[in-house]
Order: sequence, then structure tokens, then C-alpha cells
Amino acid sequence: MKQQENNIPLCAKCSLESNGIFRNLTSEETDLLNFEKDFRQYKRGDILYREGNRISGFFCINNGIIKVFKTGFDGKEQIIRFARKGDIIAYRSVLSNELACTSAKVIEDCNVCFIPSEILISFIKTNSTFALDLIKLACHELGEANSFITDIAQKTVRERLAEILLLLVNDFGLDNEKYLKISLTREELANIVGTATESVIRLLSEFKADKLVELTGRKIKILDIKGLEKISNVYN
Amino acid sequence: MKQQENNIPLCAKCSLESNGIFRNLTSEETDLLNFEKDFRQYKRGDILYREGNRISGFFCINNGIIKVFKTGFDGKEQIIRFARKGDIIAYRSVLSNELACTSAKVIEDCNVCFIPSEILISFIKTNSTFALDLIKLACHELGEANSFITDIAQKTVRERLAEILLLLVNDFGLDNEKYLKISLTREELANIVGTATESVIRLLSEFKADKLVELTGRKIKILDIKGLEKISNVYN
DNA sequence: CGGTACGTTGAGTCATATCAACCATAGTGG
DNA sequence: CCACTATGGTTGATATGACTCAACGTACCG
Repeated sequence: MKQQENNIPLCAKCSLESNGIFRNLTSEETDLLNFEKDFRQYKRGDILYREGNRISGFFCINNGIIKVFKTGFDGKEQIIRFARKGDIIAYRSVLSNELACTSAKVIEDCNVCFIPSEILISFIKTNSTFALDLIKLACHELGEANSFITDIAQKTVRERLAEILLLLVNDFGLDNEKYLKISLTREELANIVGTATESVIRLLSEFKADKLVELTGRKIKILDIKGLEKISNVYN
Repeated sequence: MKQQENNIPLCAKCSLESNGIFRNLTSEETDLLNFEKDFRQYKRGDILYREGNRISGFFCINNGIIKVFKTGFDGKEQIIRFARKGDIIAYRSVLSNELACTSAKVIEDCNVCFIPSEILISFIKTNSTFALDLIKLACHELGEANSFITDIAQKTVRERLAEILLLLVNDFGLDNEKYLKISLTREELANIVGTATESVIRLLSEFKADKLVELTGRKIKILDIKGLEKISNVYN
């Protein structure tokens, strides 16, 4: 098993572990995927692709964290989503056959597989279950985008910051000391919420004063989820 | 041709005319679609479906205009998109197998066909070209949603209003007197831009003072597209 | 040691929301 | 036919959330 010696993940293993998009491929298709893919390692700060690029394939994350963002008129980043173990990125532009509308940058060192476009298209054509899974994925993301649009348009920065903290808890979880497992700069936090860095800082220290969070450098300890829910006006 | 006597559109004709999503169905599939669909007529103000509903099918618009919106925490609508001739709506929740995350309301009287979910799923399973078309559609919409998120997060209300006017010009066009073909209330305009009704009114009259538009009740005459582009900071 | 990136705080400004009043129009019912 | 009501549009006054700018602290790194 040369691959395992080199720590290159096997797609079969990966797709099982992560309950990822490739779970419904046949074993032949999985083998093909495994054969065609290109294993890559990236460090924090590395760029996987840039908006405006034509992309010849997409990425499947084996581990680490990547931020997917769009650059606005004045160069400010808007973070659209994060990708982690089992997620795929850049599939949107591959499938819509458009130029990349986002860029992707590494937040935590990661191992990813690059998979050529053709293989994705061929799976869609031959495996209708996979096609349906992919449609579901895109449609689900679309639903999330719609929610996000409504939030940004209607909620205050304070509400949105609380909501984003909860979302990060949901997506990345807390360690046994209740610290958020993902660690972001204040600027990155601002670029999710859609506000200025200073505003995030001020609001975070308000949250701290209200005993909702504790702050240790970049690490955020979540003390009061109910309180954050109340502020964020999420009903669920 | 009983259908034509009743003015029920034939899917074959419809999909050709509109270059719509069903263009790559086989003629058998088109016949099936035509047989299974349910023709409906709606008036301005009618609701096609509401967020939270479980939807048993989706709608294909034959004519008229529909707004797709999401209701925020305090009941304010956020318009996500418009649907017109050839567009399909509610496919997102059908395909992601989730509850509707948006509502749809008629803006201009329309004829639509309601198509049961199963038929969509079955086409995806048997016709891979159609599946790919659908994926492309969803992915394209996702790209637009990402742009919109970035705009709302980073641009001013003034920039966004100018941008939305241009978008409406693009999507619905101008009549021979340069009036926007779609007519919206000020409140609806505000609910696209993501602002207060009064702000739209004030900005529109600024635009009028700057000779960018002319206002005749609900009708908006577009005088200076270049000027609006400049304000909106769109680069293309 | 200087340089760079990030974090924090304060002060001032401005765009936008909010609240309130008022007008125009159209439809309704007695 | 008129008063009544509802809906949408407009304008003004006021409040304020959030941004910007600037200064400074801190930590890490070569």
C-alpha cells in the first residue's frame, strides 16, 4: 500500500469516514477517483484558487480548514463558507462551467485531493444517485445562502456576530474546555459577519462583559449558548 | 388540441420558446411532463407556497412574474429573486428534500404549471443531460447568491439600489419609452435592496435630481445606465 | 533590534433607520 | 354619491449603529 505509506488518503476510506459526497460511488468509481486524484498539502495562508480563474477540477478536503471568500469592490474579503474534512470546494464553478466566483485560502494546514473536472462530470452521467447527491448538496448550500442574505440584510451586526459564533460552534464544535475549535483572526470574524474589524472587537468585549464568552487571544470560550441565541434571534 | 383551446401551454412548445430547463428532455419525457403537470392561474398577490411548507412539487412559469422571498425575524420580507417565463421555482426544497425556505407571491398575473416532485427525480435518474442542466442551474444560482451576499455586506444602500435597478433592466428590460418593464412598489424595491422603504424613496428622488431616472408613480424610466453603473461600482 | 501583523481603544462622523405626520388614490358599503 | 378605509407614497425631524481614522500596545520572527 504505497499510498498509505505516503499518508495519501484512500478515497474509499475517506468517503466512508466523512459521510461525504462520494459515499454512493461504486467501488470501481471509487478506485478510479483514487487513481485520478492528485494529493496536495497546504499550509496556513496558501491559496488553492482565486476568483476569476478557470478551474480544471475541484478539491476534496481530507483534513484542515479552508475559507472560501469573495473579494468585494474595495478589496475587502467576504467569507462565504468554510470547508473541512469531507467537504468539496470549487465544484460550483466546475459544474456551472463559469469562472471561479470565489477564492479559497487555508486557515489550518490541510491535506486535500485535487480531482479533475471530467471525472466529476462522468460520474454524474453514469451514476444517477451520485448526481442526485450532488444536486442535494448544491440546493442545500443555496438554502443556506438565502438565509444568510436575509440575515445580513435585516439583522444588526450584534445579532449577526452572535449568530456566527453559534454557527461556528455547530460546525467546528468546542474542545473540553469549551473553547471554539476553530481559531480566526478578528478580521476574519469581521469578514464573515460583514462588518469592520473594530466593530467585532468592541462587540466581543461587550459579550465578554455580559459573561457570554471569554477571550484568550484568538481563542474564544463559549460560556452561554442560550444567551447568544437570545441575542441572535434564531428560533430553533 | 384540447390543451391549446384551453390555453394550457404545451411543455414542448414552452421549453423551446423559453430555452428553459426542460430543453434536453426526450420527447417521451416531455409528453409525460405535459401529462403529469397541473395548470394553474394566479392573480397579483396570490401566494404559491409559503416557507416552512413541505412541497410536493415545483412550479414552471409560463408567463407573469413571481417574487421569491424570505421572511426575516421581525416579519420583513427579503426578496431573493424573481421568476418569470421559463423559470422554475421551489425546485430547491424539492431536491434538497427540505422544507421550503422561501415563499413565492405573484407580482404580475401569471400562468404556471405545477409538476409533482417524483417526475423531477425520475428525470434526473434517467436523463443525465437533464441532471447536469439542473446542477448547472443550481450552481449558477449559488454563484449569484454569493455575489449578493458580498454586495449586501459591503456596499452602501445607494450603491445597491443603483445595482438593483441595473439588474432589473437586465432581467426584465425596458419598453420603447425606456420604462422598466417590471413595476414594483417602493416597499418591494426596499425588500430587494435590503433597506427601509423611506430610504428607497429618498435615494430614488436623488437619482431623479441627478437625471439618472424619471419617476411616474410606480413606473421608473431609466435615463442614464452609465451613471447608474458608476454609482453601483459594478465592473463589467 | 527593527519590522510586520494583529489587537485594542477613543473620538468624530455619517449613512441609514425610525418615528410621525400628511397626501393621493382607489375601492367599499350604506 | 359621499364618507370611510386601506394602501402606498412622500417628507421632515431625530436618533443611533456602525464606520473611519488615528494612535498605541503586543507578540512574534528573522
